[in-house]
Amino acid sequence: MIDPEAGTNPQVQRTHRVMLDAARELLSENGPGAVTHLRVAEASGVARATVYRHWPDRVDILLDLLRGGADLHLVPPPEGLSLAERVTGLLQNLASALNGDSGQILTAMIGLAEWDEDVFAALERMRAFGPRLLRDILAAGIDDASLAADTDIDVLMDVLIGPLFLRRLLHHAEITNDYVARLVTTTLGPCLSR
Amino acid sequence: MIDPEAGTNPQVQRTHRVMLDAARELLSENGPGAVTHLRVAEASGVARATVYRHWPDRVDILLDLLRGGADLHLVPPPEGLSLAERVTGLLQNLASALNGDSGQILTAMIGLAEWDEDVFAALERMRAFGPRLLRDILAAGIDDASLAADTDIDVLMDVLIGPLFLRRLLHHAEITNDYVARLVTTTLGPCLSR
DNA sequence: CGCACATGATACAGTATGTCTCATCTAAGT
DNA sequence: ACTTAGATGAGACATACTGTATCATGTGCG
Repeated sequence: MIDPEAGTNPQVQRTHRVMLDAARELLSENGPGAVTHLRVAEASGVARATVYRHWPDRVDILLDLLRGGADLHLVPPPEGLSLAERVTGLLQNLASALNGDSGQILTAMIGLAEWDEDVFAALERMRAFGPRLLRDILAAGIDDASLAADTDIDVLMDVLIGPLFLRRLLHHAEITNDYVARLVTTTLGPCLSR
Repeated sequence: MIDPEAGTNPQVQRTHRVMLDAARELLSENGPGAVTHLRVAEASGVARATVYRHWPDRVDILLDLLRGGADLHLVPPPEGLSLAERVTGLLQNLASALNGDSGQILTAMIGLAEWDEDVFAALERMRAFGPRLLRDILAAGIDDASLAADTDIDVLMDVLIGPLFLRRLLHHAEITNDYVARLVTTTLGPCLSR
């Protein structure tokens, strides 16, 4: 096992990064089953023993990937816009993340999380940020009366996010901006107080 | 390889069923990675060579499980009910399937489908039935004017189904009848012409 | 009974896994 | 520049898994 205190050692950092890049490509190309110590070693040119030193368990590599590469990089949309515009912006943000590499890593993790509680916990932490942003936007919508006061925010959040995951995970289809626009129109349109 | 013409041989059927039962339990208990020829043989008490004879490739076992156990058993709700009632009935039907073993098999398959096109094709065939039922119900709703004529049916379907998958796959939460009711109220309620 | 064939048991080579040792190399401080 | 701690590379090693083959035994069916 690598000394955790060696986090500042440039040699360690270099090796770690090279291996992790190879692992990410293996995951993307061949799925989570391909992320083994042996294949990471071969793909990165690092000795097999070194891969074991950095991640004693196979799942540790995947958890490291999840930490480093699958955060969805959601940013809060600007304040001045209308509720529908802010929601659309956030969902397009989420959509582009799901369309890219993060979506693939996420898919792998969702499959693993069913049976590995460490992966599940990591996934749990990861998906805490996006929903909070969306909830804030919707709550602000109720405050300034652009949303009806009796709106079921929990369900509305699922209704906005669920279809994106459905399209990505089950249909393997790209989530276009047009789709997000239609989604917001269908779900939010009728709820808006006019 | 087992002679496909031997499908009527009771000895073959018996062995096949015993192995498949063991495979299903392995999948449910330990995930798709645990469904190997060796472990199916050990768990079922069948010789390892026999497992290879029935399914030359590891994925074939999973595809067999997908065929046999993961169909969602959706039934069309009765005609006399209102649109919201029929949609609620169908979604509760889907929810109970997702809550049970089918949901777990489905989760495994979704993870595999990202990288195995055979699994993806099988998944594709499987999820053709449910959406068709829902689409028929919604189309009938437009015909009898209980839904607005300009309703975006494709998106509305995703909006109804997506949250269920989101809850099952990402939250690992049970989908209650109450949740389905709130879902239908939130999404369909405002669309209904009154 | 006798035939066709599925199964059980076992062997086999090839490969993957996990751990270990030791020489070499790198990044620090002296 | 020297020295030292520790990270890496190279490889050995036992064990386990994979895929295939062989042959004796058991089962279903005419």
